[in-house]
Amino acid sequence: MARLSSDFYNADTVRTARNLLGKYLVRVPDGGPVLVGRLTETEAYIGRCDKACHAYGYRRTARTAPLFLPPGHAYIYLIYGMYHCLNFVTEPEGEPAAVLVRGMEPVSGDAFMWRKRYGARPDTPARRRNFLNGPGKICQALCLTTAENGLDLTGDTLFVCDSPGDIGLPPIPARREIVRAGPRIGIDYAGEARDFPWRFTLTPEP
DNA sequence: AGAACGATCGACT
DNA sequence: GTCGATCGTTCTA
Repeated sequence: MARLSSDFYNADTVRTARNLLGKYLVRVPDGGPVLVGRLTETEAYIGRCDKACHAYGYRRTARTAPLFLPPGHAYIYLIYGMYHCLNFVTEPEGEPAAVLVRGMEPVSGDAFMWRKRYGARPDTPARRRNFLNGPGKICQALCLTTAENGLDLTGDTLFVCDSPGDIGLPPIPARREIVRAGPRIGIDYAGEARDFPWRFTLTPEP
């Protein structure tokens, strides 16, 4: 199956965060169906120069070790004791940097993902709106925990591809959309990096 | 050994 | 808008 190669991730992190918008994240959980989402929100984190990055100043610890893997690996960590965040490692090996996945729209495996997010609770407009619009929600829906930390994104259980056809799904009609850049969420502690416009969203054209 | 904190979420006023 | 949950990581000593 066609998927983005490590070359795609071996690139400038901010550009890669933008380039990931509209692409298809594919996850095959153990014993589960193929889960697919179209990426709509990402953020860039760069250890070399970004106080918000866990590997700021090339800080290398047990937690940040995956950020030093070659580009095209997953960096997944526990946040606030209860949620997980998924990142794609970017830049040439040795430059610790990654793109955080913050939002996507469901494409395939909706029922499975819904059960992971909400159990048996009924479908409501509010739950529909808040289905996959946050990093913790995405990991919950995709069965991603620290057990998947360090996964190779050229493998078969977690990867990104350009179009639904790459994984045997019907095409999705094009819509008019715009990319917006803005400051990242939840990093007010990060000094000047707080204002870096490294958050990207894909939204319907007004 | 102990303490502080966090790239969040959902419930609630 | 506010607030608490919950625990691994990190730093200090």
